[in-house]
Amino acid sequence: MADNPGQKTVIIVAGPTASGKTAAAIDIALHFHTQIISADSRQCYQELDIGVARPSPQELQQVPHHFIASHSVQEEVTAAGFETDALEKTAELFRQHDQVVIAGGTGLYIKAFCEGLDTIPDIPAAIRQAVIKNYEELGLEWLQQQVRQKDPGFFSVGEVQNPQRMMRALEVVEATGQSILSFRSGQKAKRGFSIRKTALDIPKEELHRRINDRVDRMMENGLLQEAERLLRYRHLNALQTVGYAELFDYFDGRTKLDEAIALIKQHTRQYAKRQLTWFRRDKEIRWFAPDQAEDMIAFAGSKEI
RNA sequence: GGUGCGGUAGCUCAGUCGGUAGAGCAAAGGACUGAAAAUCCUUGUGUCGGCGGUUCGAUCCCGCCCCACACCA
Repeated sequence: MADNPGQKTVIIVAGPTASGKTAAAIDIALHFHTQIISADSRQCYQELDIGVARPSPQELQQVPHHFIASHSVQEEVTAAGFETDALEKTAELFRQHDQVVIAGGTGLYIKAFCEGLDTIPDIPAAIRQAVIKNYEELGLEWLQQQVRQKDPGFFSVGEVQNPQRMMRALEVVEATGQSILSFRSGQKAKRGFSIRKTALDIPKEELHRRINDRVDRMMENGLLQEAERLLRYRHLNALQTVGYAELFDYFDGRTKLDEAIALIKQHTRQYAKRQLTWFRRDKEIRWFAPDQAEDMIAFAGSKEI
């Protein structure tokens, strides 16, 4: 591929939680004198701070971040919305910068940004509410029966035991009269810039140690109080989050505090594992240790494809 | 000291009317196009506390011992 000095580049910084993405992204952004778009489905909520390990005020001051504390937990934030917003912000930043850094642990958001999601019409709120309500009242069997009847094609290939997938398929047929499969193009979106994907990896034992330490620090910094303030939002999707759900159980008297803390650590480890599974599948990703910011910068700035 | 109830997978427990055992959670691996820190899938050989006895055969019955808990002294 020919050298193209005018080429715009998005640098992805992915990796499991607690692997050091924030610091690495800041190093890279400072080097290129640019800004960071967060790809994190929880740090985007202004009400969630300690429990989602939002970058500190000092870190946010070093480099402007976008999509951090930008939404309310009462808003509906989705991967599709992220794709649109992040693409828009990227275009805006490219007016002033040749590089943009996107850092975060939400694999689907990064995929949506890099490859695009197929366009599916918005689902009327009434339809979505009805599907959720019926599922909650009538259960998975009802859901499966509905999908089998209304979208047999998806039913035969989809995850029949996965209520979220079944509900999505149902709401799409109900709203559009078409199978969700009919919207799948199988094509990756073309973007007008190049993308360099990096991710951080550290030995499992060390990652677990960092996770455990970070949870202890969160508790010292007032996670319990933050969770208590958010109790009234516990039903919202934004609060179906490690670190809050366990403390809600504690407030209910269903667990002791030390048990809740142990569960937060355990669930965070499981989450990190799922992130690793997701990112490892992406062969475009180049993996680095957290202290290899120099190498990451060199890779990000290199011109070869 | 006595009585009762237990001792089964890393944890919590179910079960075998005697033919060597299974769930949930954990763990490991995986999937994942509008809830993604979510959701879902796959993987279960463990001296069934120890030693004896009865039996063709005991983890299951009997005896003794050890350990835990509860109650009575």
